[in-house]
Amino acid sequence: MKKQIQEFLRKEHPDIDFAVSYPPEGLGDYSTNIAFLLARQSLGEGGLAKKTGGNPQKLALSIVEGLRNEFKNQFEKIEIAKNGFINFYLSKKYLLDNLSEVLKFPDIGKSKTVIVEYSQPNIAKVMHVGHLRSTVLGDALANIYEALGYKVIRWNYLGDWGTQFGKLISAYKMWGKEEEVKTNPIETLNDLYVRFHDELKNRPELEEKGREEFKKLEEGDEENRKLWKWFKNESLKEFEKIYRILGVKFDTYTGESSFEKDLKPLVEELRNKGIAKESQGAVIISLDQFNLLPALIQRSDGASLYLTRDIAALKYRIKEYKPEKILYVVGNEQSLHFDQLKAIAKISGLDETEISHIKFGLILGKDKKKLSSREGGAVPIKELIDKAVELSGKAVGISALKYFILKEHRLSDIVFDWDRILNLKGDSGPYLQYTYARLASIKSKAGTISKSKNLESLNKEIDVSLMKKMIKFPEILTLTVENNLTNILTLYLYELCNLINRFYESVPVLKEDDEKIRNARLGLVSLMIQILEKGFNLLGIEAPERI
RNA sequence: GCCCCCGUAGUUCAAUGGAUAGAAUGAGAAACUUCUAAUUUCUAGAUGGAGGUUCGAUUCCUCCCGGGGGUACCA
Repeated sequence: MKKQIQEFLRKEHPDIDFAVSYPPEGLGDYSTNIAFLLARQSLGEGGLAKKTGGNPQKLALSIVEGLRNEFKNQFEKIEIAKNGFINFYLSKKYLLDNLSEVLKFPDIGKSKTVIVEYSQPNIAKVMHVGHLRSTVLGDALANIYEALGYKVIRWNYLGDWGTQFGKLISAYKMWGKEEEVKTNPIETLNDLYVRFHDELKNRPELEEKGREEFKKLEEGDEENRKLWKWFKNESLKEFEKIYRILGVKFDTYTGESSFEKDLKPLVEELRNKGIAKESQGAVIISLDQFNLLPALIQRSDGASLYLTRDIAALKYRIKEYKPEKILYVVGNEQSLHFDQLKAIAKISGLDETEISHIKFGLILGKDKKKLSSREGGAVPIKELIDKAVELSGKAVGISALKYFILKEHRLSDIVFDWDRILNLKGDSGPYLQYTYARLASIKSKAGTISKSKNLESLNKEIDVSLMKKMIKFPEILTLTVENNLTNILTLYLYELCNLINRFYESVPVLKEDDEKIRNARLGLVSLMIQILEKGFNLLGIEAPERI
C-alpha cells in the first residue's frame, strides 16, 4: 500500500518530492508530509508556482482531493493534519478484503538470481562467534529473498586455501599425530596452528617454512595435497554438526580452493590488460581513482591471495549464474577488501552483477572487549550452542540465540550477555515463542476452525489494530530486503506479538458467547498463527506449540 | 598519519530528513476462580560537544572529543 501511494504521488506530482512513512500511534496508518510545501509561501520554483498560482494551500487541497479519489476503496479517511502531514486511515473493508492475501508476497525478485555468501568457516579452525553472526544473518536474508521471488543460491564459501594451510601442514609434519587428528580433528588441528604461531615468536624461520609448504601445495605436491584433503573432510564433518543444530542449509560449499587453477591465468590477464602491474616483486592493482589503497593480487613469491581468489570466484559466479547481485555476508573489518573487489570488478568489466557487502559489527563480551574464551581466543560457536541448549533446551535456546543476533542492527557491535539472551521476558526469542504457543493452545482447544471467518463482526479496537498490523507483513519483508536489515522484521514480529498478547489478555476467544464473534476471532487467531509461523520460519526460529 | 564503522535513558538496543525520540531491562506500583502470569497495565528516565545546510536534523555536511576496525605480501 505504501508503494501504491508513493507511485501515485510520483506520477501525479513528479515535481514534488514525497516520502510516505508510518505515523506514530493513533495518527493513521500511513502518512506523507507536505509541510515543506505549505512552508514555501511564495513557491519560488517555476513549475509549482504555475501549478498553483502561487497558492500552496490550494495545491495541498488538490493533492488530497486527488488521493481521496484514487484511494477511496482503501482508505476511509485521508486528511491534512495541522502540522502539514497527510494522514491515511485504512478502511475496514479494505482490511477484510485483503487480509486473507497477506501471505502472498510481492514478487519483487522475478526469479532473478541472488547469491548469498555466508558462514565461510576456515578449514581446520573452529568456527567462532563471527561465523555465527554471518551464518544466522545470511540464512535469514536468504530465506527472505527467496520468499520475495528471488532464486537464491546459498553459498558457503569455505576458507580452504591460503598460507594458513602451509603453516598447518608444517605444524602437522613437525608435531602432529594421526590418531589425535582422527579422534578430535578440529581441536587438534586448531591447536597445531596455534602452536605454530606461538613458536613463530622465537623461531621466525618458521614463517618461511609455512610459505614453502603452501607453495608446494599450490604446485600439487602429493603429500601436501593428501593432508589438505584429509583436514578438509574432517572439518566439514564438524561443521555439518553445527549447521544441523542451527538448522542452516547450503546449496554449495565451493570454497577458495576451487578457483586455484584460475588464478595464474587471471593474474596474467589482468596484467595484459594493463590493469595490474608489478611492484616490489608482487603484482598489484592501483586503485587511486577510487581513493583506495592498492590491491595486492600476487605475492612476490608467486603465491595467490584472498583477493585474487575472490576475483576469480566473482568471475566464475557471473559466468555460471548471471546473478543480479551477490550478497557477501562478512564482517565490518573486511570493508577494504570488498571495496577493492568492487573497484576491480568495475575496471575489469565484471560489473553487470551488483556486489553488496553485507557488513556487520563485532560480537563483544560484557566488558565491551572482543568476546574471548578463557584461553584468550575467540569463543567457539559450539560452546555457545551447548550453553544455550543446556540452559533453555534446543527449540528455545537456539532461537533465543538467533533472535538476539537478528534483532540488532547489522552495523552495531553486539554485546553478548547470557542473562539477556536467555531472558524469558521482554524483547526476546522466548517471548515470541510464548506468544505463538498461547495461540497454538487456543487453536488446538477449538478443534476445527470453521471456514467462514466473518471478520466484519469484529469491531473492538484491538481486533482492528491487529488486522492493520498484520496487513503490513508483506511490505515489512520488502523493506527488510531493501535494506538487508533483519531487525526490521524482528521488530515487526515483536510489535505484532505485543498486540497479540494484549488481544489475548483483553478479549475472550473460546469463551466469547456470541458465536459469530467467536468464529471471527478464531479466524483472526488462525491468521496470526500463520503470520508468526512464516515470520519465524524466515528468521530460522522454531515455532513450538507448547513451551 | 590516512580510510571505514559506531557514540541515544543506569544498562542493552530502535527510529526511509518529519509529528510527543520508541522498546527492553533494572527500579517503584497494580492485575490470575477466566483460552499458558515466559503475560498485561501504570510511574520515573536519554540524542558526546561546537558550528552549518533545511520550513524541519538522532539522521546530511565540517571540525572536535570518545570507542572499535582496517591500512600490500593473513583471511
